Amino acid sequence: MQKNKTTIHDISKALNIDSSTVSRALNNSSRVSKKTKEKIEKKANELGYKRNSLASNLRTNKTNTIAVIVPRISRNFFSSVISGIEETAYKASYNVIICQSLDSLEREVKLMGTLLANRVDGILISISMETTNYDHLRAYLSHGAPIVFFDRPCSLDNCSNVSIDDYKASFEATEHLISKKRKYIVHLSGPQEIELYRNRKNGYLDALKKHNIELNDDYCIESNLTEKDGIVSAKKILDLKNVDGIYSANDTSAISAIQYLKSKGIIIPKDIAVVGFNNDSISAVIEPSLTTVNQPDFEMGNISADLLLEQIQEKSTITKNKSILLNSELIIRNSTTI
Amino acid sequence: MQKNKTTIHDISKALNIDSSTVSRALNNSSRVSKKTKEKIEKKANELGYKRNSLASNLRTNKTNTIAVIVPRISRNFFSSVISGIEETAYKASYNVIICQSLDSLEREVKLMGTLLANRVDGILISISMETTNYDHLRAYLSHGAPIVFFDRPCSLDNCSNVSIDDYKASFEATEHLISKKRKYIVHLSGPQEIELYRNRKNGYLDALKKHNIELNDDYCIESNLTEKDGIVSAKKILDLKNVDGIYSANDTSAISAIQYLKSKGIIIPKDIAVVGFNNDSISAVIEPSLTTVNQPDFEMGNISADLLLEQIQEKSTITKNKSILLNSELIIRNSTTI
DNA sequence: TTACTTAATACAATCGATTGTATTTTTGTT
DNA sequence: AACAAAAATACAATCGATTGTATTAAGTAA
Repeated sequence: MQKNKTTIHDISKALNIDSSTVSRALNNSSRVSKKTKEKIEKKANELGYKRNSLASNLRTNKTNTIAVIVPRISRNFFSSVISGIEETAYKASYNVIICQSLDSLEREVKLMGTLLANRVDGILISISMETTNYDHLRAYLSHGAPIVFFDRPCSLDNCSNVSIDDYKASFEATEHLISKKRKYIVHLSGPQEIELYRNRKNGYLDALKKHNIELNDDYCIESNLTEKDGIVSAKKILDLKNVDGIYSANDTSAISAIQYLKSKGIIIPKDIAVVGFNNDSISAVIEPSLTTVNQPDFEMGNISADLLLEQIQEKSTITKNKSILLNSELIIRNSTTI
Repeated sequence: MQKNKTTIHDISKALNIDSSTVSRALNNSSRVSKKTKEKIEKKANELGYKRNSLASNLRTNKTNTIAVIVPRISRNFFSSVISGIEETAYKASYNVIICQSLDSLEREVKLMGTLLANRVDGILISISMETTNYDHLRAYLSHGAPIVFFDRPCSLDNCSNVSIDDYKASFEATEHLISKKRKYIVHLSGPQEIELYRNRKNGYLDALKKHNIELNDDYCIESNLTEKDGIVSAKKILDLKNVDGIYSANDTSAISAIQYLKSKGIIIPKDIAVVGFNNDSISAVIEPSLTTVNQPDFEMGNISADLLLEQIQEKSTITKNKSILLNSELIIRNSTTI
């Protein structure tokens, strides 16, 4: 099968009509008569013509494409955000390119590079866990295209952020455990270089303070919150003896900790009540089902994409610096219900 | 922040060197002296130059980009295949664009259109459930770029397929239930227009035949295998009375069926043993954990990408028509262990 | 130094589409 | 029928990079 390389020039020659008219016809310009439009469209179909976006985008300096970078597409939360983004983008007839950084800064840098080279009109990103240097983001911004951060906030000039109110959600989650008469509550926290995890930790601490529960440094166990980390943390918790509650900054860790604790004869929630964060789909089906914080993922995608498109289409120099905090909700399940 | 629009011509002017030399220098051509290369690279950095791939790709008629279309990125199986694809592609310095069809033909058609317009060098696709007409795929092929089908096979001229041996996997899964003394085994099957689900059904039927178990039309419940479908199917199973085994063509349906049956007092696996398909991550943590078929997802991604890249780089007219069947493995868990 | 090969750089066309301006054709009015 | 206004179409430059060919500079041998 030989390559079909029909261009507007082929149509132009075949019909003896200038290529500029062909281009305008295919773009449904009012400057071309209905009759010739029809003739051109017919011939275009006949020749199997398909616009070359590379040429078009080069000329117009616009790709009608935005990109999303997430740590992992397999995580439920992220794939839902992506669906929200796609919905909003497609309505505005923008294409969406999905990328995963695998939480590696190196990959994130490389991705930003190719996205810039390909001149995507804007980027939505939940930065990797390793991202503490923002040069690659600045390089992209310096070319005039906007970035919107979601889920993991990032303070860069002229960039908007969309995330949930982690502090508040954390505060409530912790208070929920307290309301269940828990006094020795461990917090499984994430890397403190990341704003989000700092906020979650602060919510936890302040809730304890409010209820006059003594703070104990040993009760904050910091890790990357992977499945393995959950097990390591669970072991530490057993060493601490009298722990009766766990509030984990994500479900992954909470769940693997629960599995380990169960295997050691601990009864959840009687001995230790557990609250997670994220509402991963697994959290509803494990035994006991996990009390967790549900984030408005799909909505977050909608809103982030809206913000980005607004900035892309913005001609004036309106402030590009919004921070939107969405409300989350605590879903109470059996891991905290006696 | 105004747009940084440095081009090779800006570098060319700044150094009074022809743009062709600048281009060659940035591509590390041997036709440029080391000294001027260094001068050019320095100036490029100074001006924040970043190659415009649109222009480059237009000229070279190559994008160094391949695309993957899957029904849903959130499904564990697909996200693992994608990781495999990315690994292989990145080694060959190709970019990967990830797309999801949401199992909608309409979206798939639209996606193929924009991918063609953007001249991606090749496409890896697991076709949507609704895809029975292949015109959009042929349109893409007619432009000379290759397509490789994975997971869900599709017989189109000059296209390769990579999938698991569904028939064999199904046969073994069914025999496993038979070995557990099950005689009344229901099969939750998918849309029979899709080859994969036909293969799975045939494996099931032939296993029953081999063991002289009477076939019963009512025992094949066809659906789209969603979570809801699983519940509907479970209700039908209760109506059938004496069912003692279920072999579902995916985990999603198997799991929701299990949940429903449990809520109705059925004990898994004592009353009904269940086998799923896919090894979704949930399947390991639900109670009881689900016996299921594990597919070599990551490997499938590697192999598919290899095949595609081979075809892209192929100059001659070698046959482009391989069909690769990978072996799967039955993971035995508690849903079939008494 | 001269002739000659090789290295380094410059010139100019091209990829496929878009778009401002110029030209031709059509329409409508008197 | 003549002419202006409006509609339709053609011309030509452009987006940013690549690449075959031509030209100049440098290096080498006799």
